[in-house]
Amino acid sequence: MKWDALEEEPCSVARTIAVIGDRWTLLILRECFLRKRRFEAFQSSLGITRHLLAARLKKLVQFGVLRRIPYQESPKRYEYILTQKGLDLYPIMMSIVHWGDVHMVDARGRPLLHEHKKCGKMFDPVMTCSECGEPIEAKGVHVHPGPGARKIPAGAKPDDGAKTRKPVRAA
Amino acid sequence: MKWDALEEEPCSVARTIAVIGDRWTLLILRECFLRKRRFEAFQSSLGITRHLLAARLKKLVQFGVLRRIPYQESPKRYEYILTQKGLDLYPIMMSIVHWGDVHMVDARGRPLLHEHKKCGKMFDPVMTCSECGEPIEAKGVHVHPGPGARKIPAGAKPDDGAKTRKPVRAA
DNA sequence: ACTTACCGTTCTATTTTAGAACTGTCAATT
DNA sequence: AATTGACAGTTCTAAAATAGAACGGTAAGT
Repeated sequence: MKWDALEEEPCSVARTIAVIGDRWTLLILRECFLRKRRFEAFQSSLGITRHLLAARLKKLVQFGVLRRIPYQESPKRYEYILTQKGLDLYPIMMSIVHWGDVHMVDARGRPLLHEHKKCGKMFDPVMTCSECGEPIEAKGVHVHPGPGARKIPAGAKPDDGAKTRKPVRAA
Repeated sequence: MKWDALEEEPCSVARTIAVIGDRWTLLILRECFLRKRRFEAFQSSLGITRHLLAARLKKLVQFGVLRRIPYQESPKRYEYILTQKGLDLYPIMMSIVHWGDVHMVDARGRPLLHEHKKCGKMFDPVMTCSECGEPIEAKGVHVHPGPGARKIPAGAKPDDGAKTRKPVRAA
């Protein structure tokens, strides 16, 4: 599959993956959330090749996740900072951190602790329902087709995706 | 960077990315959360090459995200179902869906709607603080080194990662 | 004059992925 | 009895992405 194809899918997972679904992008964004802003800072703390870093930053700018802002003239230098769209990735980042904290830590414990400034305590992120405020879990959720869903041909059975749908179009 | 190197990082983002940080894995998991369980079902709805699908499933089983369970003898056939560790990826999946819903939808609107069975309403996921229950945003969080953090050499300045730390070890 | 900081670009070698075909078992159909 | 189709992979070659190292250019510091 080509990357461009992912963006076109009628699926929010696929379209998000088109932006953040590779090894390096999420690590770059981690650095952004840790207040890193410059090419050298990203490169040296990640060990990413300069070539790829340049490509990824360009892509993130094109997607509107980062903004490229000059911080000096001659030679022209730019910083990369998160846009609101980029800041909105925070729940994804925190979910990832939390899963790693729970399932992938070694004996020494978690590498980072997070303090909620508002209440002053170290916290874990909890995903809750916007309507009732209760925590969400996979089994407590029902999925319905929305207005942007693929039209399913009349008479198609729930499981015949193999025959009636084109590939990579599940949701 | 090699994939194996990611697992070893003292960073929960890197270690989680070692599991889910590629194009296909999250799409496979999307299918899992949509109750798909079999090789053919994954392959036909995603359009992933059979070769890669086999490799990804094996990897997810090795990481304990999926369990491979026989559902018939002769020929021996297996289903892939989410373990608890896999089910715990749900907040990541929902965060990704939500970001896509907000920032990547086309004019037709979101492809899927989610109903919270408990309260019966269509909802969006909201990330909240486990301690006070308030919503979390990037700017409202302070980060502290935890017990599993890399030891920072005495005298190192906050920004000299380039010189005193090895690559890919930021957190 | 020489070194360092910074932000990239360019090049070749290696690794990953795409795409298609093939293997093998068994059930159902002709 | 022979053929077809469902299913779960494996194997092959070509194309694409990534690694790794070197290079380019501006400017400041020593």
